[in-house]
Amino acid sequence: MSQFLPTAPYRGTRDFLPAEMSVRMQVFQHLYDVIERYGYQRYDGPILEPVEIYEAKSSREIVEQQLYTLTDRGERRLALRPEMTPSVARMIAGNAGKLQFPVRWYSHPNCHRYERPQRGRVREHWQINVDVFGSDSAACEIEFFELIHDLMAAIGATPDMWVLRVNDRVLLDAMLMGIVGVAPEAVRDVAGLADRWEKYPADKLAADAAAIGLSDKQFERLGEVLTGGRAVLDELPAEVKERSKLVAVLDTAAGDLVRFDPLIVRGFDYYTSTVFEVFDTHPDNRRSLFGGGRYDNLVGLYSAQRIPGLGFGMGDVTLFDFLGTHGLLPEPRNEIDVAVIATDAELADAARSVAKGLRGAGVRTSTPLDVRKLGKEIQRADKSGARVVVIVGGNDWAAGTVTVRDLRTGDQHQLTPADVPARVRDLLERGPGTV
RNA sequence: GUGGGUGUAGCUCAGCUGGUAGAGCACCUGGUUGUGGUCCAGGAUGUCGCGGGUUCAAGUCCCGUCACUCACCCCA
Repeated sequence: MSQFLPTAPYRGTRDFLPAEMSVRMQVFQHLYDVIERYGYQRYDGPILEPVEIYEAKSSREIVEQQLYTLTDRGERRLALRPEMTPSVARMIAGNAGKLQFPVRWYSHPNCHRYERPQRGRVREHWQINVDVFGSDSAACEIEFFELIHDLMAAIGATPDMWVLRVNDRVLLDAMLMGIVGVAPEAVRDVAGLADRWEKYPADKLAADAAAIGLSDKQFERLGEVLTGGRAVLDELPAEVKERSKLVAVLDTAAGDLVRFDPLIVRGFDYYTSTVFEVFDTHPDNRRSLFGGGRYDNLVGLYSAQRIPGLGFGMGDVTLFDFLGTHGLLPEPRNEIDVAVIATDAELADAARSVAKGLRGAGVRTSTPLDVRKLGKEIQRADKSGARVVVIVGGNDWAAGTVTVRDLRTGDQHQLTPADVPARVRDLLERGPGTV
């Protein structure tokens, strides 16, 4: 029997120590900046939601196997949110009267799913959600695709590292029913087959197709349609293409931002038209990074109003796998820029007054909390990433000066305390950035 | 839910066919009085994931369990 409680975080959740937190913050700050530059406003909501909002529209697997649920003291059934979309749809519906549409919102919630942890998959992740509500225009899609390109560029990704694959469920349904001849009631099963197309060997796909009820000829045709890229569009009737948001996009200059790919399906039931997914192209990490789509009816859960939406979710786990694979993770920020060290306990007040002046100039500054040898404190300051130490010594202080030492070059100068902030800022700005 | 791999100091790991634990890095102290990164000397640290079994003796073998990890299933 162990005497102590475990220090490891609960399975599938992660602690973020300062170094890791710094890396996360830097990456996410770049993403927030881009999203806000497009005019999206940040919102937030509760981590607990009534379980019914997921039972209505999310996939069955999420509700039956992956939801963290609890019952409160009033016998209300609640769930830790597994995703943000039902919550934001609830907020939009509840406030529709006072909102000016179209609404552009984003958030960065933590979401929970009870899963077996593995690469790219944990039980709590942090997902950036971007949504636009209240417009049927294909301009929404175009805006998203441009935004995604800017997001990827902002984290240092070059276009060869990833690909934005898009499809449209309107087109997919028409392909399956009109070209392959799938019965309406089998469309969902065949779409699922398309979703697995790249992961399964041909014989397993053929067996699944047969189980669904496709003939050999239909299966062959399905393969041609799914893997033939844009060619299939020529076979679809004009009426179908007019209903598709995506076709309108492909005809514009924004068509170059995406690759039309009938294999993109996505699992959520609420997507009704455009669906898209960003994939890593690196051979070590060939997987989906994030994705989203258009959902015309989700707000309808909460009110009679029809408010179409388009959104995507970008989880931190897959995103950081991508950054790590491509060597794009930033360095953690240093702890401090400057340490002000007193050589003697009696000089602690003097050191604090110098530190105060530096902080007033916006410089991140600390002073030792315990008295130790000067050399040890300089070493500690160096390991903390400080570029400069200010030494407050007895003789200097009596003469009205302190010593400013550049830890890179070893140069030091005697300055009056009043001159320290400006001089230190000058030193910090000179060398290579500390990020 | 299914299958594989791994669990030894803070970290990375070594411990061959069973005989009651080691290295490197990191950490702490010192090499005299107010100056780091090098060097030298010294030091602290582990119930060898947990529980049970076999044995005179188990980190080392067997069983169970938990955790981590990879893949499958599924999926934002």
